[in-house]
Amino acid sequence: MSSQKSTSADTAVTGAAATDVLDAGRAPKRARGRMRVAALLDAATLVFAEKGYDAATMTEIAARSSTAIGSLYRFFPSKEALAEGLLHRYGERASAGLDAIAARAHDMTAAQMADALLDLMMALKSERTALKVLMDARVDGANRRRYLLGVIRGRMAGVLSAHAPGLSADRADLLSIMLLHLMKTIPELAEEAEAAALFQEMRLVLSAYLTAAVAGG
Amino acid sequence: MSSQKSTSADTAVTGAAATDVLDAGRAPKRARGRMRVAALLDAATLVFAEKGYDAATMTEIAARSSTAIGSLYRFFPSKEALAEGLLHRYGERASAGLDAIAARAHDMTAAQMADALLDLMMALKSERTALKVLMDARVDGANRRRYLLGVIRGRMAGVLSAHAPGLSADRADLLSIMLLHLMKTIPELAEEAEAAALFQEMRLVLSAYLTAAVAGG
Amino acid sequence: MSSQKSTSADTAVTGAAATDVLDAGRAPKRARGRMRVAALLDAATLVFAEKGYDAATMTEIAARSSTAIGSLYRFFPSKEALAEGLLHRYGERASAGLDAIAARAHDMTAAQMADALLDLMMALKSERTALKVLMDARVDGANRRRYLLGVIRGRMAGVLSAHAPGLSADRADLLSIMLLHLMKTIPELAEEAEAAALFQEMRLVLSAYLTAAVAGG
Amino acid sequence: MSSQKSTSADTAVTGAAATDVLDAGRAPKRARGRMRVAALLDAATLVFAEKGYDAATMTEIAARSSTAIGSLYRFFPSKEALAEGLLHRYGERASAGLDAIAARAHDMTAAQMADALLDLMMALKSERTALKVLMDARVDGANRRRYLLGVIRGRMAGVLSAHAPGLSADRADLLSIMLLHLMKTIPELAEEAEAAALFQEMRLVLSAYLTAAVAGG
DNA sequence: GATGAATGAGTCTTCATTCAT
DNA sequence: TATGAATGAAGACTCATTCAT
Repeated sequence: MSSQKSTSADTAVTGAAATDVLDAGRAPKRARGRMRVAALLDAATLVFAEKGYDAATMTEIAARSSTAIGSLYRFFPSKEALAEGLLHRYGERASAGLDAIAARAHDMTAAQMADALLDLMMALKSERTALKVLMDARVDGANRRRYLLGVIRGRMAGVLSAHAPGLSADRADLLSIMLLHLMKTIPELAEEAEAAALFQEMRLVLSAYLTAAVAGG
Repeated sequence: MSSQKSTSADTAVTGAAATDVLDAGRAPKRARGRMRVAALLDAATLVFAEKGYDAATMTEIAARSSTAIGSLYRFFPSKEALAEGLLHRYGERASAGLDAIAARAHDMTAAQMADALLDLMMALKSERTALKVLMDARVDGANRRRYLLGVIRGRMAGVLSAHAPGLSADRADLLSIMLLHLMKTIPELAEEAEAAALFQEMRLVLSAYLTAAVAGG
Repeated sequence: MSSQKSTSADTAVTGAAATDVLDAGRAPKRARGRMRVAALLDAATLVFAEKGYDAATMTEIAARSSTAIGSLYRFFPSKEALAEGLLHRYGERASAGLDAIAARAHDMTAAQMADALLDLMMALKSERTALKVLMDARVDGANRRRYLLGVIRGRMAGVLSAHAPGLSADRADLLSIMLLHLMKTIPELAEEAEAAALFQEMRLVLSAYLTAAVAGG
Repeated sequence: MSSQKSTSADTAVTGAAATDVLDAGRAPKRARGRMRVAALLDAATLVFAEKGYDAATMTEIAARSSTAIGSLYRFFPSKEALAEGLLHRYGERASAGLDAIAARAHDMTAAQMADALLDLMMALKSERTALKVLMDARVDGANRRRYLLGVIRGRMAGVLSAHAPGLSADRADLLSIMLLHLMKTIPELAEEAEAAALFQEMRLVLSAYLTAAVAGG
């Protein structure tokens, strides 16, 4: 009883308190839960990237993150849901990366832009491989994936608009789709023997295209 | 008796007749066999493209080509062998297409080149999607796939050399790898809602890159 | 024409002629047929012995005797029938061998008898291995196999009666069953490293048993 | 509280208690697991004996022990592993039986020895039939089977040495091989119509052989 | 009759998912 | 709430047998 009183006092202040207080004892468990989820997603990233979507087994993903299979299913009720979780996390990270570029985009040259995009892709590389696998897996739920794509494309359009304010909205959308398709090949280039030289080429492709497109748009 | 006489007379004339006669009954079987193989490869192309390598089932591929599962296995003794058959056929078709472009390459502008490559990819589109799936599949036999890649890259280098005779061999090789990576995205563009506009963009990407690369090389 | 004449002349003598004449042109085919059957049975003996009943494939048996699979099925309409053919041939050869021993049995000592039986088993060894496989295969048609067993046991009883005329029929039957069971192990002994020594032991087993049994019966 | 006290008292005494408590929840699962394994081996014994190794299906073995096919594969990850499990269990039982005979062997007559061996084979009869099938199966892993044979032959040699201490080691080894070959026929005798009489004969075979061999050795 | 391509039932095995403990 | 044993649908592949040529 007395504990409840003090609780309501706290709540008034913190705002987020309402839920926190109700969960009192559960708070640490939640923290554990979030770590579990992170560990699961990390393991899933590895296993999907190594084996592909179908060949990856829920059992191995659980084992690699030292999680009981039953617990994995508590957090992600299906393999599809796990894939979606991965997609979601990737979407957030990619969005953050693109937003960061957008913030600096106004003052960048096309060549600098190309570099920034290349850097971003390489930073996300390990997750990209898993993502590719998931996007290619022709399973149902593709629509939700399409949603993710939409979000990222929006961010990319933001980058472009910041970079070349003169672009029409439609044109920015189109360019963002095109650029994202081009950027998809970057992790693959990284696996070629001539990776370094190919990066130079990609830099050329991107800046040449950006220059031409911005000028022509 | 008289029939026997005429028979020996015929044989004497044609020379090849002897074997023809012996194969008499086998000829149609072979023709049927070749059609079966083509039907199987077509069905496999569809199913692999739709489901991905692992999710594609031999049973469905057989059913889609109205073939008994046992017959599928007579022609392709394993799923891997079927994939290889597809790869092989694609290799031949792509090589032929690139060779045809090479023959005309000397007199083409960068823009015409871009168009020709786009057209080729679209002509191969249905097979391209399946090919992507097969090349990405994390299965053994990747070496033979690598071989296919080598062949196609060689043809593409031939196209570039014909187009811009001034290119060094190394440079032509590098450009061909880059171009093929870029071209891989074409069938994916075709699936976007804005396909037509994206094709224009790709034309721009390719010709801008070709122009810059040839000039810079 | 002239050949036909001489044929009918021959026929008059042989008694089997009636059918021979009707088959005129088929006669050589028949001979071919008999050779095919022999070749098939030989191949089957090998393959069954090597692989066991289930793992042996009709296709391999056909191939090993250079026979088309369709032809194999003309002679033996099922795998079971082929097994039966083998059993039958074995029965005839084993019967012949036992009859030959029976003819000399009266004047043989127990030790000589043991030797004769050992020799017979070794002479039939290659077929024995296949036979073992067929008798052990727990497939239907076991009844017909039981018939074969009956025949051979009868012959063995004949051998025993000739050897020891004082034996009652029942006792001879029992002893023959026992002896045949013991003899079954001989080909297995031949596969042990100590085959030679084990043969001596088996000689001991057989003659000790024969002596004791004949005396005690 | 009092229960807790008594618990800790118990623990103090048994020593093993600590782990017992930790395993509390797992203990019944393990017990169930062991019963499953036993049921599976029993079913496998039946099915292998009835159908032979190849013709026996994992599905039927699972069904006969009211086990889901997936569970069968949890305990025995392959058909071969299941066979090995059976071999192992047989090896232990046969060894135990032979050791028990060895313990009494010194004071036994040849006839008593024969009886003891007959009794042992009959006790193991149902497993013997399956074992025969497994030992004959032309599959890989034959080496491990050879190991089993070695073990059992060693035990049998122990029996003989205890029975007739005068035997040389080599002679004991040879006799044990011979005796085991003879004993293999016992379960087959049991399937004949005249089983009872044949057992008398086998008794005769064994004791006559033992007497002769021991005297002669 | 001979041939061998075609057929499809049936085998072993895997793995996403559930649920009793 | 966590655990991991249990489940069974589904997939790749084989082979006895048939039948059009």
